Amino acid sequence: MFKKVLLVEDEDTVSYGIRTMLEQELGIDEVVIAKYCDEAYLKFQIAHQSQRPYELLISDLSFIKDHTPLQLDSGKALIEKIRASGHHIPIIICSVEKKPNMIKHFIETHQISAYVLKGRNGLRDLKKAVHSVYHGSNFLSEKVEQLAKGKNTFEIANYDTSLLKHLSQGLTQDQISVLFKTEGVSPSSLSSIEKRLNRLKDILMAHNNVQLVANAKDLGLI
Amino acid sequence: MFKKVLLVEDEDTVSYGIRTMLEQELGIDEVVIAKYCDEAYLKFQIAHQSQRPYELLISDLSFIKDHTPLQLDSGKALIEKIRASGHHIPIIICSVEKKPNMIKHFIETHQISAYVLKGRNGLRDLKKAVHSVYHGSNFLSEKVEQLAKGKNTFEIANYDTSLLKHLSQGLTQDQISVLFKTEGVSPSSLSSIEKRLNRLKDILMAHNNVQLVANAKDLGLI
DNA sequence: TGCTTTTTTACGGGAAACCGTAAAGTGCTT
DNA sequence: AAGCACTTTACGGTTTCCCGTAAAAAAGCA
Repeated sequence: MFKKVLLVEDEDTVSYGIRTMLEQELGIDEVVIAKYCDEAYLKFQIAHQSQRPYELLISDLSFIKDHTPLQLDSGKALIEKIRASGHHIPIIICSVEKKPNMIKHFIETHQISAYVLKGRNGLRDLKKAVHSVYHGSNFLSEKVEQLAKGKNTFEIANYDTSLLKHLSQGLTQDQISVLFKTEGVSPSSLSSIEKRLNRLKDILMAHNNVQLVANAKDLGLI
Repeated sequence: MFKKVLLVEDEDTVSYGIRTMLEQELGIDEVVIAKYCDEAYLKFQIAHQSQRPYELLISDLSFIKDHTPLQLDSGKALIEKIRASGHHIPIIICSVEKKPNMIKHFIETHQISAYVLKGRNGLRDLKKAVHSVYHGSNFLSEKVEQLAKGKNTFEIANYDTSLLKHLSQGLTQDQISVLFKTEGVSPSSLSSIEKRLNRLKDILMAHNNVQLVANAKDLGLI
């Protein structure tokens, strides 16, 4: 089994639970917890240059913002940074995040070894995942597998979320149009914005902009 | 210290962490975990009618929906049900939920003993909270204290939230007007609805209905 | 009761959203 | 280069929202 693991998780209720499981049930010697992504990257780097680098990285995706100023504000940023530095350490993501596009992205472009969905059986799945990864195979939580494969992956691009965000902040479609023009974002015409919003209304089953933004908030898109 | 505690928490990563803390650090003999609110109420009732009822209830607020059909779908529903049955068991809420109105509601109308905000120090706070409650005093996580006392809690009546809910469900102001008329809700005229919405926009600092609903969602009003 | 204050309703005009259609532009293939 | 599919933009008409003003109704009070 792995000897040295880095666990990146902000909530101590969770990290305490995972650490206990890793130590007592999987017999991992050294479980180091980082509550911030910056802290995690630092610990990772230091250990990597030492005699005993980490053998596995388990990371959450979303972190609560507090007063501490940070370079890396999410698990996504952390993983990208690590992969960009050319490290191939196996990575397990453990998150409540179940947006298909997000999951797909990690699997395809960052070669993560496992994606565990936090939920009623998150810890059980994580245990399985660590096992699988140690023996060289990958692991996806049940639901994630459906999500990642399924057609539910609507292409909801950054453009769309930006649109929704601006709407939710009180801008009119007209104002968004001129904003996009000045920012050089395309498409920027009022007509195109309307068209996109109509498509979103279709996908999110909304009858007007108000309901659209409400539904988007419910789904955590914005 | 308490001997028998009921912990209502769906995520096993979290419940495992909390249970370990309660057992090993606080020396609580029996920590029973319920992953569903229905399950929790059942366990509570059965134990209450037996020789050894629970002495403390620790509950999350939001639960992941899955295929299991449920009567009680949230910690709020569970707590209301328990209080409605006339039980005065001390209750500690442990949640990421930090919307001022929500917190105030629990403190004022359900006499909860402590409100612990899940976060980087959630487990530490929970430990303190259990201690405090055992010794007869209440406990609020640092930030919660500010939130609950803060000015953010305006007098927003049921009428207003009903209005906002209907809006967020895609109804036009006109449709809401006729709906209110048929339901006998007053005021029901389009004009009055507009006026109320304007007041809400003022309070929630929104420029239009879209932003209004977005902000209301952020604050947990709907 | 008569008076004031507050709430509810009514109305009108301009802005924005909503909806369909069609033209202009872009990129790709042959 | 021409044809084609697709994206972006343009425009007009209708509905709804937004905002001010004012009348009608209801509620509080001497």
